[in-house]
Amino acid sequence: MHRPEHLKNAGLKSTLPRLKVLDLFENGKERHLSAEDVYKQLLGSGEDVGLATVYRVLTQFERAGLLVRHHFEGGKSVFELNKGEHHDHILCLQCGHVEEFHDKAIEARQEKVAGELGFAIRDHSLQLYADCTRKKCPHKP
Amino acid sequence: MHRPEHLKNAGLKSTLPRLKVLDLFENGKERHLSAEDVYKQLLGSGEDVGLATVYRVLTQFERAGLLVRHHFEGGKSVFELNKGEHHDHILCLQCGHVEEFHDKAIEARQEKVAGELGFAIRDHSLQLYADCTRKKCPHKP
DNA sequence: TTGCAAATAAGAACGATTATCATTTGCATA
DNA sequence: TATGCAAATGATAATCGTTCTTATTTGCAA
Ligand SMILES: [Mn+2]
Ligand SMILES: [Mn+2]
Ligand SMILES: [Zn+2]
Ligand SMILES: [Zn+2]
Repeated sequence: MHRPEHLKNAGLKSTLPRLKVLDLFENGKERHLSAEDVYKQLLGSGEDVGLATVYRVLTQFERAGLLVRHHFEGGKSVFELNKGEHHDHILCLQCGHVEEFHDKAIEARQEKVAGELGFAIRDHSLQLYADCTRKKCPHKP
Repeated sequence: MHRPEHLKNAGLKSTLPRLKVLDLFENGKERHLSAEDVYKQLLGSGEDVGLATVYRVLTQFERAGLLVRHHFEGGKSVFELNKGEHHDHILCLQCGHVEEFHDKAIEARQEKVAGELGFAIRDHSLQLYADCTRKKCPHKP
């Protein structure tokens, strides 16, 4: 999917740490990763990156539009590949599972409400914290 | 409005720092305050409280249901008096002004979306980051 | 190849928050 | 009203996620 050229196009040198981080997001198991997640996974696969580099690269990728940053509860930033289209999240309070959704009606109402109050929305953040009932949930009720 | 009895009812001793903090939320200018806001305002009015106490009291009030905590962008928790009814927020990116709103349609759609995905919502967080056009905005375009 | 700006790794520094602990205080009881 | 003591406080250390600093390394254009 992504290749060294993509970094170039984003105005970023194609360096080993950057390629490794990008690869994690493209080919890794989980879609939503914190800086610590990325750092530990890289260490785990024998890669030798510094934590500071991980933070720097994540921020650069965000600025370049390759990644999107979220502020879920828990105090740490979470990143994911930028799919181009906006979506919101449901987070399972038991197992941590993250589900994505997009609801046109919600998005439209947000615009309406803001407009009526004299605001022009630039960005928004919506998270639903919930209990899931999916089969694989390790905390199934 | 609130009195020492309210603290008692919440299982909290009526102490000076607690009364001062509560008073700030009830009679202060601003409705949404961070721990630092509370601390500085108390210092400013000659009260001698420790920052650690402010943090402790805010958390206790939250647990007791007197305050509600929000995680707006910016990294610090923001608290407000618990009005009993849920609402969401619009935050002006220029002047920091915070507006409250409640939209039944949005709330209903959230339930619907979650239900269809096999989730039962326990809590949610919605913030609109926007540019405001109110008269008093010090950064009016 | 070489040169050099850009990127890195390690660790210090940072801001928000929590933990520790000796001292003080609210308040129930005598 | 005086006393006892658990609970609360305030100073400060510690923690956690993140950013900054700086000496060293690296990508890459010439
Ligand atoms: Mn997502
Ligand atoms: Mn509010
Ligand atoms: Zn949305
Ligand atoms: Zn809501």
